[in-house]
Amino acid sequence: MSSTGDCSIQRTLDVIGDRWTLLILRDVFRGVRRFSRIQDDLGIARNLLTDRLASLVQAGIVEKVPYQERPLRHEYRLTEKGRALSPALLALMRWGDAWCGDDGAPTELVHDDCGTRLELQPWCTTCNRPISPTQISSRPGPGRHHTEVPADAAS
Amino acid sequence: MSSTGDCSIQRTLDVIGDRWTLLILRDVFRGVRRFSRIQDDLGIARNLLTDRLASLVQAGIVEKVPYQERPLRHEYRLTEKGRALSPALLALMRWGDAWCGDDGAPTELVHDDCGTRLELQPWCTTCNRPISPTQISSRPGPGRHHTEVPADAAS
DNA sequence: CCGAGTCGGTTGCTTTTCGAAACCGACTCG
DNA sequence: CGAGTCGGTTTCGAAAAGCAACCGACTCGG
Repeated sequence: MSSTGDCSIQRTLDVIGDRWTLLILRDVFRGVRRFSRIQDDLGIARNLLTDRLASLVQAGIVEKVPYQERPLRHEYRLTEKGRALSPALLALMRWGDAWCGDDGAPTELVHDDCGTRLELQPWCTTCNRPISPTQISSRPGPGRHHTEVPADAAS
Repeated sequence: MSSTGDCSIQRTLDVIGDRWTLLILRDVFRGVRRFSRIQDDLGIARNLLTDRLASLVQAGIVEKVPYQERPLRHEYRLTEKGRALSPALLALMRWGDAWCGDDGAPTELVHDDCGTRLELQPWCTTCNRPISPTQISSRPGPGRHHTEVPADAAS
């Protein structure tokens, strides 16, 4: 449908780019894994929660694990793929924290060892050091245009 | 409305957690700044584009800058606040790239200097080194519960 | 055994939002 | 003058969200 279905962002948003999905995932990350708990926490309509969870399961981001039988009941756990979203969630959180804080109680992300709030840094595994946004390029595919992505050089 | 309006993720998603908004921002990041260009690229309905852009402007994420007068016309540029979203966009891109790639042409993010694809690493500015997801905690506010966020320890 | 309660849904219906297309004003160009 | 471009706005049918009521499978207390 869209002309940019080849982009990673597009594909990502097809899976989690919905009003509730990231919120649900945040809850699961935080250990809120049960249907009712999530529903209470988010105030999402139950039918929506049912099918957001179903698509997350189908996408392989969470999985349904029984936590009791007789009444057989399941909870939702992150898979490897789901856990891989942590940097993204972290980054969004950091941003909201930094730029949308107005009611005085931002969620802080801290390093356990020293209690410092943390940043998300692009990291080059070859040079083994952090790199600045201006040193990042994207290549949308083999042989395509070489577009600067996150720097927004012109201003 | 929602019980978790105090959370950074919540606030973030209130602003950009819509099906199109991040896609629009991706375009603006890539230098696609004009109404028609964005519309062509995304295939979004024009009325929606109009009001997504309007809310982005209102949120202070992009700004309307005239690029000509007589027909006075504007383009949309990222503000500081908008540019700050780059790590989040990057993280989402990386994830889609790593986990949703199926049509062979993933968008690669590379370090200019050495051409390596990059990771996003939580970075502790005090210890001045990268830290692993298991060393991260979140505190949703002063005096609240101390919940592990991205580690998902149980499995 | 009965009645109330919990959990994880499903069903049905109303309201909001989306999406496609047509229309528009201000201008330029030939 | 007529056609074209750009950045919208309007209209309207279709899809999705939201709300509340209902349900099945069980547990627990009495």
